[in-house]
Amino acid sequence: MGKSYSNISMAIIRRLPKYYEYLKQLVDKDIDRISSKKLSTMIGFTPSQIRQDLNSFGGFGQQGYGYNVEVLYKEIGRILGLDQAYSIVVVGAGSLGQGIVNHINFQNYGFDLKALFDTNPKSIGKNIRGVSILHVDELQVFISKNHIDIGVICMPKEFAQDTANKLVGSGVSAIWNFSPLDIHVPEGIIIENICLNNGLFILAYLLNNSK
Amino acid sequence: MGKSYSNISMAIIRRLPKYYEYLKQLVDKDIDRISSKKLSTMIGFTPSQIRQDLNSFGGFGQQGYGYNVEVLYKEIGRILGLDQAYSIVVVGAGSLGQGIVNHINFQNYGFDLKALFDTNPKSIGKNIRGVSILHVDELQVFISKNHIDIGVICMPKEFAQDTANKLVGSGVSAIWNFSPLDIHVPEGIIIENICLNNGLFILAYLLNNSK
DNA sequence: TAGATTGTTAATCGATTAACAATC
DNA sequence: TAGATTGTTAATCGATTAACAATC
Repeated sequence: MGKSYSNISMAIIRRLPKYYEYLKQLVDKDIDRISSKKLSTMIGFTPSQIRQDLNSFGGFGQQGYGYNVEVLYKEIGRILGLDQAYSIVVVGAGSLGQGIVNHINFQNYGFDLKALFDTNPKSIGKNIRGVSILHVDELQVFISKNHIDIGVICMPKEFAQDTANKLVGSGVSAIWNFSPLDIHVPEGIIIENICLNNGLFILAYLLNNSK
Repeated sequence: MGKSYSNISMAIIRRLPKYYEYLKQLVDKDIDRISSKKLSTMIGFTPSQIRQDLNSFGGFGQQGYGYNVEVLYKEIGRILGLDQAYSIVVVGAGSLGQGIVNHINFQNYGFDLKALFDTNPKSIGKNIRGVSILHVDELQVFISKNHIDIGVICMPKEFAQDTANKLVGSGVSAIWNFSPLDIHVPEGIIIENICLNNGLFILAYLLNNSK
């Protein structure tokens, strides 16, 4: 069990994966120390911000030296909760669902993909990376029998909110929604709405409005 | 050609697609007027923020009435630049590349997918939604011959930066990168790095640290 | 020791919210 | 007209940056 943090702003939390990403690169290069100044040139945040961010979780550095890369990498992993295991189901095993399962190395980060669900009879019974595709009708029973932390929604937008309701109703704590409409969940349930279209719209804006 | 905006903060710009999404829902429901207050309950921003955001692009509302849904929807589309056409190539036609192409309705928003590129001989020559998969070796010549605005990178992370260099070198103005490592581009080139893993890490954090 | 670099407080900057006059 | 709601300014809040004493 890791320590629990509160009162940390979402602005900081959303930067943590970025620290984790760049520290991994340093670990892989066998670099054993890094200063906020050098990290700044890699990652693009100011040295001041880096020290503020890291210090809000505890003093991981050492004056005159900087940060030990290995230690900091592990600490941030622990802060993110990546030292624990999470079980996942993916609902919607179409092109996007399969793309995500193949793209994200769930196992690598302690995320345990338990099953995929779909309605297409052609897909049921097949498996993706060794994980079975079951019929959506079995979703609620499956979740009731297996503790599931995270439900990933890759269903067409018409069924996304209904799928979320089923997931939450069966006891899932967090939802990662890839359908293009926001999903609404009760208080206490964690929701991350990822609308891929939005990134494209921002690019269109910037293409027209960058000097 | 739409008007060009500057000095608009990225905080506001990143909210525009969300306005666009909810206004589309209102259009589809044949609702013809909306107040900042009612929109606030749907979208979750404060009425004050909504009025500030919209007003930074011009006064689209009317005192005592609110906003005309149809007009506002079209205006935001125009601000985002969705009244114009953009040509796109997707580099990497593996599981994620195909997932994205199938998931995002490019045509629907004026984005014209010109080609996909891959190295896998089994994929070359096939087509996804009517768009051909070509060999990556043809990428630079293809871009030189066809004006391409946006390059989408779905290649394995080892080849992502190199692919970006080729895209930029051949004249692409914007890059949408789905590989899990940040890509760096020269000044003036637009880059949107989407690291899907990061969303999962945030969920892990919130699962441990939500009260 | 001298140099480097953190942790941390104070100053600044920017974004959000509140308030209200204008007006439909 | 009275009520509703914008556009817009002012106040607040939060996040970022600067500065520097502490110390390795």
